[in-house]
Amino acid sequence: MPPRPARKALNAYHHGDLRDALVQAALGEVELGGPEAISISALAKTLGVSQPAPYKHFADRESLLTAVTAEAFRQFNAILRESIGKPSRRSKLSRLAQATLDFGLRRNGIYRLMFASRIMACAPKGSELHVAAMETFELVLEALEAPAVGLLRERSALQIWAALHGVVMLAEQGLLTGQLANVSREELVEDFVEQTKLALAAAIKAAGKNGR
Amino acid sequence: MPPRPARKALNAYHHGDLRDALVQAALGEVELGGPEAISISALAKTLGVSQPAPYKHFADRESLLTAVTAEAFRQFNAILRESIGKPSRRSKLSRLAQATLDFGLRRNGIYRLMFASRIMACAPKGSELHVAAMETFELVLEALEAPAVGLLRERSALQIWAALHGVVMLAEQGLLTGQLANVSREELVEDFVEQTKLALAAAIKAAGKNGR
DNA sequence: CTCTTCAAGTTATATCCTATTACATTGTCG
DNA sequence: CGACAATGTAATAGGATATAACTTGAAGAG
Repeated sequence: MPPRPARKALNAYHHGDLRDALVQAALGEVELGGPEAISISALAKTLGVSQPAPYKHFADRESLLTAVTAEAFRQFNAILRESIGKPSRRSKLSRLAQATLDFGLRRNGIYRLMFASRIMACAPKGSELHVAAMETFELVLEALEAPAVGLLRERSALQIWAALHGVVMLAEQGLLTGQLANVSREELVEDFVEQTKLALAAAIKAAGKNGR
Repeated sequence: MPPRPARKALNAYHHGDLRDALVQAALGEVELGGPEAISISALAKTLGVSQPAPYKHFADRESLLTAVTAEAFRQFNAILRESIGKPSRRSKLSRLAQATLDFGLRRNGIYRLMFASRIMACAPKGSELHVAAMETFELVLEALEAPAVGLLRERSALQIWAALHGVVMLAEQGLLTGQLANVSREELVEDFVEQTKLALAAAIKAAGKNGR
């Protein structure tokens, strides 16, 4: 499973696992200051290696960002998977939605890297990054506990997923004002979850009638 | 109304309206390459002034980006206002939604600057930028042709607005795959518009019952 | 009408970041 | 053991942000 065997520190000269250390350190920077906060030279200094050392592992800044984004998606997927895994009286969809909201607000810099930067738009289909992102969508599909299949199911997943993104973005930018400011984000998201469930149930019912 | 009187070119030495020229040129760059494509020195060269000249009008790169974002919001608001203004057999909400989708996909760099960059999160309430962004939300409220008021209305506006953002972001990143790839974005958005209308109508009905 | 002043340019320069090139060190494998 | 590949370093070029000190010209006061 692990493509890179995570070697130990070799000695003073060779770092041992600079690639991974760069990705992890960069994740920390992004969490604080967003994608633009990543500086190759600053990371090198932090990790105690020379400034050009990172270029042995990443062709350029963009490559590093891509790797960081993929790692972020893997961490995010793990969180989502855990959220829908454990038993609870609340629905899977509700738990996934709340986990997404929480991640989006608390780790907003990383969230922006994943969903709002140029990086993703450049990821070719089949790349490490694109695969990780698709897996996220699979988890949303899985969280939809309804017997719908195919396009109907995908459309519902998109609906709740899109609304979640929107709430995270707007909340982060201080655009939830007026009376909305007095409603907790959790409540808003729960509202959308219910709406999606209702809409999906209605659609299934309608399809059933047409079918027989 | 115009705070800056848009002076003419004065002579070879003084540009005349460098501030506005910078904002407009920057908008062009952002449209192509996103927020990170803006370079003060490149803009200066394009406009035929010395590299430090822009600093007479903007304290730093961030200030310029803020002004550009505010201008982008004003242009966007004008487009939305026009979309819901002209008479049509389609609903105002539908027209506003399609206009947003169109803007988000065709001018994605600017869209990212407006809704997905760090800039907005730093805009203090009452600033030129925040005001322009709030006006956008007002337009969404206006497009909701339903007698709902207060929180109910705001919640519906947020729902459709959030979903729109989500579709734009996911579409731009190539995350609309599977059977969703075969459905036009316009159709998807129309779906969400209908959903929002239905939900709002149901909520109004419920509130009416409770009320009397 | 001239003189002063000030906004808006300029040149020169410091600092930081990316990226490349050439060289050094070390683990591995024949 | 010796060659090689992987992974470091040092030196350096080039471009960007930002500041400081100087220059130009428009515009108002006397």
